[in-house]
Amino acid sequence: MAELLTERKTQIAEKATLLFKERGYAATSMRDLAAAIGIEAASLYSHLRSKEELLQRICFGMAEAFFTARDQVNSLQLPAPIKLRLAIEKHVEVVTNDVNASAVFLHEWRHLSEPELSIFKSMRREYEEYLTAILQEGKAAGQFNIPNEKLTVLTLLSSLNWLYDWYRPDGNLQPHEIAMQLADQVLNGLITNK
Amino acid sequence: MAELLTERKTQIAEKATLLFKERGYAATSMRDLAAAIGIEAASLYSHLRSKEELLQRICFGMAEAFFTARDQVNSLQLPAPIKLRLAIEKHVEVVTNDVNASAVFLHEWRHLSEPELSIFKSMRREYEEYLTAILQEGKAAGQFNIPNEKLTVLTLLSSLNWLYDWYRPDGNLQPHEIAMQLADQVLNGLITNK
DNA sequence: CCTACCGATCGGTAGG
DNA sequence: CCTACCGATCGGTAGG
Repeated sequence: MAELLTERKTQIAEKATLLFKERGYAATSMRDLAAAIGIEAASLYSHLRSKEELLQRICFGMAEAFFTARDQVNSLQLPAPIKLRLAIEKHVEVVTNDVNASAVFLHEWRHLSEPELSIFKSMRREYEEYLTAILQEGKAAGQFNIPNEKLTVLTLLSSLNWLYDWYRPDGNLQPHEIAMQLADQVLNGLITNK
Repeated sequence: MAELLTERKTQIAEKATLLFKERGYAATSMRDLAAAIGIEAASLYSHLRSKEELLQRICFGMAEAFFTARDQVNSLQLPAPIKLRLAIEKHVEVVTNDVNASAVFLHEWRHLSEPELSIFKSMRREYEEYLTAILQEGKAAGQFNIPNEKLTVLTLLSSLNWLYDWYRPDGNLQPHEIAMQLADQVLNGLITNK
């Protein structure tokens, strides 16, 4: 009995994530979600309190996954270029592990209400600062050529984040291979023979 | 009289672009838009036929700007690395020229209905193919090291497109300087001393 | 998990 | 550009 309830909750969460990704949060109605599952809209409310609760779970669940990745990277003492490679690999793992949730996390967070919205923004800033610190480390050690760290970190993040739109779990590239190619591109650039 | 009407239409278009960017298309009501301008919602309809018409103008206006940039780049015979630099510069110019419209173009196009939706998608594909062709050119000439062109072109585009979120017209970096730094980063990577 | 329903709000129209 | 309004749909609740 408890298991069935949990299964239903999981089903609702997954379908909501998919619909929020495909149509956007605001354009997805609870009736859409209920119909996709095969129940009435009102029945959803025995499993959740509000539509926004679904969005909150997705956004903060992803944020947690990114923080776990960060903590793993920061637990090691590594030279900046190697550390950046590892950070890229871990980030790619998080994104490819749930591309639907990643898409919602990236595009729909602005529909959060306060105080969740402010909390979310500060968490995102914290993650940017973690990557910026690696860049600064490598710059200070003369390993990185970075005129503007803010520009570089946002470029890096956007490069990593569009993966949700492109990655296919059944494609021929594994997350690890993707991460390696992305890291090579970021670290060495496109020009051959240096 | 005709001038006043045109001014009002421009004002509506600009305010709609701003609101669509900030709240998203679906979450912006015509009453929101009217209130932001200082008229009644019903009055909007003497200047436009539908809410979606506003979205269409933004999306296809930006698409046109990107195609103009592409045609300028393609009118010149240049080695791939130089051509890519120019393509980056022109792309940055288009994005920084209207950051609000760029944001809507990038995130809200999925709310277009058919047939506009399919037309939009094919235009975007066309632009990706233009950039891919430059990458292939440089790869064939042994100038670029690119294991996977699809991954590289999407990484490149995402790097360029997040500018709308970061660029400030009154900031200390001019579009040209931003483009140069981005091009350096893409072509040479972060690692120093090659 | 359902039926029945609430008040609010939506895009858009009629008629001036 | 306004008042007045349309039918449709929204998130959510009551009560079973």
